Amino acid sequence: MATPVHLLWFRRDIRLADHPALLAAAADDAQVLACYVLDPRLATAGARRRQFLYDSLRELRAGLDSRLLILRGRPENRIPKLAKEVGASAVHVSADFTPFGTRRDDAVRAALGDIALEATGSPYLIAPGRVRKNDGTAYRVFTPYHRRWVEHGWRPPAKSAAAAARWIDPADTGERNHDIPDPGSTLSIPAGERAARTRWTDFVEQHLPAYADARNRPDLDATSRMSAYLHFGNIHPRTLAADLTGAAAGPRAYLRELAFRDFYAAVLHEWPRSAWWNFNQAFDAIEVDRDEDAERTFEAWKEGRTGFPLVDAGMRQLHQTGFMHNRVRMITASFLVKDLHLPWQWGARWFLDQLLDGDIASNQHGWQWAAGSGTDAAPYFRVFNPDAQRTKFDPDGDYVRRWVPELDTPAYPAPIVDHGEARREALRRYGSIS
DNA sequence: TGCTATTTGTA
DNA sequence: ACAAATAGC
Repeated sequence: MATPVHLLWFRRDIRLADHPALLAAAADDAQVLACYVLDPRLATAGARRRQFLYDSLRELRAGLDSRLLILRGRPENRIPKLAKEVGASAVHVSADFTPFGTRRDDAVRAALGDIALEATGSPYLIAPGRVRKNDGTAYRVFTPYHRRWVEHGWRPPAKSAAAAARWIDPADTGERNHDIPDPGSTLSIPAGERAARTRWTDFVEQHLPAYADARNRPDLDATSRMSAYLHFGNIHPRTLAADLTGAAAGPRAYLRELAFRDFYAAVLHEWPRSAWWNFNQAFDAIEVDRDEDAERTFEAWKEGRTGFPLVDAGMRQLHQTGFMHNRVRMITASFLVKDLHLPWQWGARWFLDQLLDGDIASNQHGWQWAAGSGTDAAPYFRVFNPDAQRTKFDPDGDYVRRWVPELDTPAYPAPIVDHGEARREALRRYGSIS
């Protein structure tokens, strides 16, 4: 009897190690055709993020000795057609829980008919929906979620299967193998599985012990910068968690950040509308500015010329590198919402466009946290003071000087708002719903 | 995972 | 006279 043929459809799991769906696809001595679908709808993603994706795909293809088929088009058209052509009995994927991914996979499953779409593993330590309150409903507050998350636990990394699998050469199929695009964007960190592992090993050795406190300091190189690798699945969080054992403060603080990532994915999965609408609908009643003045201040914010040095430093770091330190993300977000009184969705859209790690769950819920409208929301009366934050977290001014070199010259703009007044105005507007 | 004004504590 | 703690936004 002939051995089965399986498709392994890569999405946000662009790696060969610790890959449960790859294991499942290669089981039963199956022949495996690895593929990726370039979806025209993703052309709207920021240029740098597409570059990161394409570089990751090039590395994956090399790791498979070129046995990776690149298709172009809508997955619900391309995947079923390919599966039928090669006589596949199943299409294997890592589960995707985002609103876009869920809709896409439903369409593919429907078009596949009798061929199974087998989802194995997720991009998270614990998949959305698995950590729930005793009454079966989803958590809306992080702290109790975190407690239950730690109790629940997770599997160890999956064993390696790529070398032993029987990969099908795309040239033996009738399909055209498309080129992987190269937009020519410059990346501040190299993409791919090898770079992810190298970066993680260096971080564990050099920065993890001091991470609990140093992670809040944008002037130090104290964070892991693993976010983009996690977003594209160049590495699985389980691989990271395996190095986060023990009770020391550093590993525990890092694990908590991974729990936040799982939490926001779970919340978005439960409440897909919260991607672009207030999680707490009471905030729909708050007045936000959308006029021409608002457009102008929004431009100043995007370009890093608000006259608030830490805000401008962060926005310039974002625009120039596709990355922003997390503490500074909170400060720039608070500034947009509570000093400029703009809709958080404007800022969230810009971050998604600019960030290499732009992730619908973490980004949108991070923004809602800043706006006070999200889960576990910061009480509305918390308004970051950009200058106080600067003193606390960039004490020597190294971060600000790096990104705003003209700081002490006449070329640097005056503050576009009075923080004290803007704060009082925010409290007035927010007060209307309390 | 705030900020600020005010009160309280210490010398 | 100033730091530390506290309350209310």
